[in-house]
Amino acid sequence: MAAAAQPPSPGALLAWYDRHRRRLPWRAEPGERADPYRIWLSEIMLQQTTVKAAGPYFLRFLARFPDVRALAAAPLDDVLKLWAGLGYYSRARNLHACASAVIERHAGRFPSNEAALLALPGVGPYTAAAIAAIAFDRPATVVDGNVERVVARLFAVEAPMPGAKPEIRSLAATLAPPARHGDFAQAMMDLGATICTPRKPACALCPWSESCAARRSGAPELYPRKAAKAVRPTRYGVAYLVRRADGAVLVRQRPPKGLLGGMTEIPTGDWSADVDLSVSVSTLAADAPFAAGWRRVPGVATHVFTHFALELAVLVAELPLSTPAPPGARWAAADDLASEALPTVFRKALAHGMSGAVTSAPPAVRRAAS
DNA sequence: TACTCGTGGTA
DNA sequence: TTACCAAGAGT
Repeated sequence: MAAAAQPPSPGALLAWYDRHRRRLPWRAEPGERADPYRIWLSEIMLQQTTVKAAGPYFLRFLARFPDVRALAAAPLDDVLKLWAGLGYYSRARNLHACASAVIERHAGRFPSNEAALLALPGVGPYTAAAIAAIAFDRPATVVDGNVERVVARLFAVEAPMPGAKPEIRSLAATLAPPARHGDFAQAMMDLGATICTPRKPACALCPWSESCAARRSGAPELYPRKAAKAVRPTRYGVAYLVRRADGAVLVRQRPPKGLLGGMTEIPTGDWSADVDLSVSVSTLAADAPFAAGWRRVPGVATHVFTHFALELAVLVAELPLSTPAPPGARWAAADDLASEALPTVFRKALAHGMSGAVTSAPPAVRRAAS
């Protein structure tokens, strides 16, 4: 009969954190007081987003909007432009709405209790707990993907995700220390990000290795258990790239909500599994927003979203300098394209349309997708 | 509850 | 190349 495993001690994790904590742009140094604005801004950016990807955006936002008042006072479009490329654009809209709410409801200071935080736009259970713990050192059960993985392994939770979330959350709550709530939350996430990683966890370096049921099982990477994934369908569409003689490009504003809501777009037709891109240019051009001398750039621009893949044929047309923009559209100057609130999928379509040779006939050889 | 909602990095 | 993955929220 093996000896009973040691229970995981919060102190052991905190001691590990004191030696191995990551230094991040939004994080206070030991002894410093955390800035709730920076913590909030970073937490929104880090939702489903890697530290590496969010870092440059965080620094740009902080330089442009030093505090919540500056952010609230800015036009939404400025926020969307600065967010372009980071994805999940409802975060940017909610970020702006949340800044205004903090000004109006809380006199410009972030609330410290979880319930009030949870009531703010874009702040869900995880983010409310994270801000309460990290920015205000309040006791809160902070459960993100890292914590779920650490806890699922620590206790060898057999129930598959996402159904196991309630069980994992209650197990996580049992680990809480009597103090240093913010450090503990960050320690859990640092452990998950650097030691208890999804693929090859570095159990030899883990302060909780002697307490970990998944490690004892011999295959810690099998936790958390996961249900089978759904297949990702492909949709097809046509992008209509209109270039004026001076290089300006015709763009539109997307509807305020939904996919890429509020962002700038290159005009396209419907995105559907039923669109056939192998038909003639004239057929594809029949659905164009207006008549023009359309030519097709060989190949397609491809992009993968969370729940579907997209292939866009790109038709290009050149119009005289004097051409007015059609209703609902505007000309974006060539020099301004980089700073437009243009999501990556449209930047790809743009690049595809600008790069490839154009033809009025179907391509003889299928080019590699750009 | 289950689906919607981006992007870039990695093995 | 494909598939998975990353400090989730809103509906």
